[in-house]
Amino acid sequence: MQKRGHTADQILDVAQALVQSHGYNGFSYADVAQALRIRKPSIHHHFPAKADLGRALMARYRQRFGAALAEISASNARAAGKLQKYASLFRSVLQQDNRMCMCGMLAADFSTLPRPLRDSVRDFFGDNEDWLEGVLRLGRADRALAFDGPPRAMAVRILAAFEGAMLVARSFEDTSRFDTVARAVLGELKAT
Amino acid sequence: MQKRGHTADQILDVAQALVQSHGYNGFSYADVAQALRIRKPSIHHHFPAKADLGRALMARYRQRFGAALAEISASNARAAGKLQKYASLFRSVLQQDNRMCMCGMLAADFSTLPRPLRDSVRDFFGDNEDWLEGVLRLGRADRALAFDGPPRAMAVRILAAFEGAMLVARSFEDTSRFDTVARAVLGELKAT
DNA sequence: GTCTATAAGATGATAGAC
DNA sequence: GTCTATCATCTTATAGAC
Repeated sequence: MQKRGHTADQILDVAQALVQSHGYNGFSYADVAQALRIRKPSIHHHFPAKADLGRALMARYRQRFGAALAEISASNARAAGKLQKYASLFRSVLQQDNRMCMCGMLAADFSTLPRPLRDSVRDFFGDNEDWLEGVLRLGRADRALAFDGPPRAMAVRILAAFEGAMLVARSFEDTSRFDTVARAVLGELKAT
Repeated sequence: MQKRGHTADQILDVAQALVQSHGYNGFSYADVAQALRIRKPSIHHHFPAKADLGRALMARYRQRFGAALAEISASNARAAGKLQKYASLFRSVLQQDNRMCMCGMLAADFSTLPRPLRDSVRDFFGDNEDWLEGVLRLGRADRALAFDGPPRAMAVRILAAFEGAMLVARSFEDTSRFDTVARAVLGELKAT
């Protein structure tokens, strides 16, 4: 874990926001430079090529997201509560300027991404499904949750529902649309 | 319904495929020209600005999608069968070169789209939800389908699940991931 | 309806001064 | 670590010949 300068972090902050709202092909070094009131070459100094910036973006995002999931896991919430916290991770992203989940956005841009970035996006989704599967499995073992079929299948469904709900909600510029879907999906997992 | 020349249709075909795989900001007039082995100004002749091409693309897409939904409605399939046919509409898009639903893609690109295109994307989703709501309402009235809550809420959930399943499946380059989600979602609607 | 020629601006990137 | 200057290339778009 190497220490990064203040500017590099600011660049990542701005670039992430831009990716989440405009997509990987929808932002440029000029956009980042303007937002930070520095010049383009300063950005190249920290991230020589756009692919480098993309890789750093994903590395930080996955690390942070992983930490957020670990924090939820460590909390003393029960299974249903953990799933609700998971949902609010997505919700809070959407509420911030109608942003999309960064990996959902990159999944849309998938065919135009450099190979390492593609792998990272896939792994992110895999990590999410792994985590969800674990919560679902334990929740059902505890009789705190009830659902049919393998926990993995339900994990895949929940991730798909949340990503899709974000995507559609974006076009209505209406965060409550996400809430409606999330509540319904998680509501069906309640043990009887 | 005005007749369009052969070239204009070919341009729309290529542009649609490009939008569905690379996004609105991920393709250029040069890409379309190269695919059709014509020159860029020929494309400008049919669609002066990219926004014009975008509008024509959405108009045709919505018209075709609407016709497909009408055909399913007119079929003598029962409610569950209609929903399965609806799912296979999405599935067949994904299977073709790992393409995304055009409107799902444009929802990702939403913040960078010209205003008329944004409205069109929103309306497309609205039309889908309207259609699904109708099938769900009738299906439940017939006791062919069973689910809790208002038909509209379930319609919103199904659309979100399908869009999200496509998006995630894309990054795994695995169409069967979509099938798994679609089967599970529709399976839960079966009347007991 | 298609072409050649052309243009203004954006984009990703580098060299080299400070 | 940031800047000025510069670059080749791409992108959207227009003028005007055929």
